Amino acid sequence: MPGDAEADDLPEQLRVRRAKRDRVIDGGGQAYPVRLDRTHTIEEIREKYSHLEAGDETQDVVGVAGRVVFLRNTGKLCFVTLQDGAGARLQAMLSLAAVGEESLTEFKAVVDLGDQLFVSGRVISSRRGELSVFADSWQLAAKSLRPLPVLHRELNEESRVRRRYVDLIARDTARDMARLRPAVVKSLRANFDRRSFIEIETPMLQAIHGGAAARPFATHMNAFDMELFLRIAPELFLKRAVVGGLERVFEINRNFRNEGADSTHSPEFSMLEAYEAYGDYNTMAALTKDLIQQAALDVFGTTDVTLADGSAYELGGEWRSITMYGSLSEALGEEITPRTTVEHLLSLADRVEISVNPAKVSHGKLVEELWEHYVGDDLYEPTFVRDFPVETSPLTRDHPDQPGIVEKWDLYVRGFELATAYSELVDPVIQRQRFEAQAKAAAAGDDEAMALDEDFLTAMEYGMPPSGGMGMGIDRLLMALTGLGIRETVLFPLVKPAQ
RNA sequence: GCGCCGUUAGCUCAGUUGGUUAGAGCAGCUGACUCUUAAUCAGCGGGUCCGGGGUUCGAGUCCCUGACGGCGCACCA
Repeated sequence: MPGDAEADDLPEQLRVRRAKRDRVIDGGGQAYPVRLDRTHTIEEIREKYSHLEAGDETQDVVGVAGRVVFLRNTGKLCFVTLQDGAGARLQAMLSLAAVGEESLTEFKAVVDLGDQLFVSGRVISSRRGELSVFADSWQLAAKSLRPLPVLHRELNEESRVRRRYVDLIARDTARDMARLRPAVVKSLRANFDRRSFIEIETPMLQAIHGGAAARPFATHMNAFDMELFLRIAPELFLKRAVVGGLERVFEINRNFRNEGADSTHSPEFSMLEAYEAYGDYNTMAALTKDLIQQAALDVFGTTDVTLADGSAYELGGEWRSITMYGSLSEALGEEITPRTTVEHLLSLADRVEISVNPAKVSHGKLVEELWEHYVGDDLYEPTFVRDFPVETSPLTRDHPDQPGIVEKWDLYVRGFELATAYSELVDPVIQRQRFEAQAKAAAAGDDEAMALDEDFLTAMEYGMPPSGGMGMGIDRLLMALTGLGIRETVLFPLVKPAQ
């Protein structure tokens, strides 16, 4: 309990609410009762009594509870609108005749916007046709000590993220998003289950971070006195599982990357990875398209989705497929191949002021940078971009008849990369060479190069079946389905402490 | 990491060229009203103008600095 001096420092509205809490308790009542006889959810009442017409009254007595989001006192009759967790609303009416003078006076004295309130009474439809509970008694379910924000104006973006609990009370989109994510993940899991994929859990704490090009978060384990990394990808463990005979596996879990945050990147993000023995990047493309289209069908009932800005986005049907070298050559008006020299690519990059970290300059890096500039930035409809340069894809199998190219695709949706897949490299000798090239890059200053994972190579030496593998960001899938920014799709995104 | 913009009441915001006592809507408090639904009517409170420093007779306003946020660039999925 704060002392009086402390309480005096509080803004008026907070003091007033604390005083009301005290009034209830001092009067022998409960501001935070242990349990209440709720008989129906608000949603249930709305469904069961949707047939009532203006002025209809039933004799059915119900107990309902919810947050007070509207409050009106017209003297001897009070109206209060309760909202439940999913946003469903129901009006309660408290009349002098039904609840009595003492109870009504107390109601006016202690109930505020934002309180959790329980009412018991008959279900009726008001004269104006509003479905209501005509209360014969009421009780606080939980006194709110803080005023609600104005419900008719949007909270500013920072407040929404910092106090998501308030955002969830105030904003439909926030509530919908919180429920959309689990619905999408459920759809993905069900789809994998139908295909006989099993979900496994692989380490989040790893002694050697690998499976992606990214800077990791480092931590320390006291018992072993060793440095550990939060994983940047589950790839190398999922492949170990495939070696061991778990031929169709997937994992949906968090990855951590110690890099900048913006509207499409979060330091921790949910990742789906899937591996299929005897599959390849073509089977992965078919799988990925179905996962996304089925998710849209499951959550929206259509693949023609409506984005946050009201625009339509068509996810259905077949998706466009282009190759990286082919589309870049076309955009440039000159043929670019895996044999195009670094010098020439540098001059092309220079022409459009693309600069590449000197530690990372390579044919592959330059081709990807040029491609993003000339082609990637303009991709809007769902598009598979196939066949990448080998240097930037150390875990990917070579294209059988195009030297320097690997069997990898990126899926672009609305201009951002939503998923990627490979025909997995399974030759342990070539894999070792690729890791050694990464080690050289690291020595040259590439702080995102992969470390050599000896145990992973040992696993590969036991023989991994030819396989396809795919990764898709769950947050990005939600962005693709809704048109919202990543911080809207994550319930509690990382924010710097406000001080 | 760099650049630009922002931070004012519980919430959303306005605040002129540096000049009297910093405003509005909602919310709050007091009163009236038995069908309100961003009710209406009468009245009243509420401010560390993000923190620190400076210029000035005088700073919400100008300068320096720090924190946090947004956007753009860089890096990445």
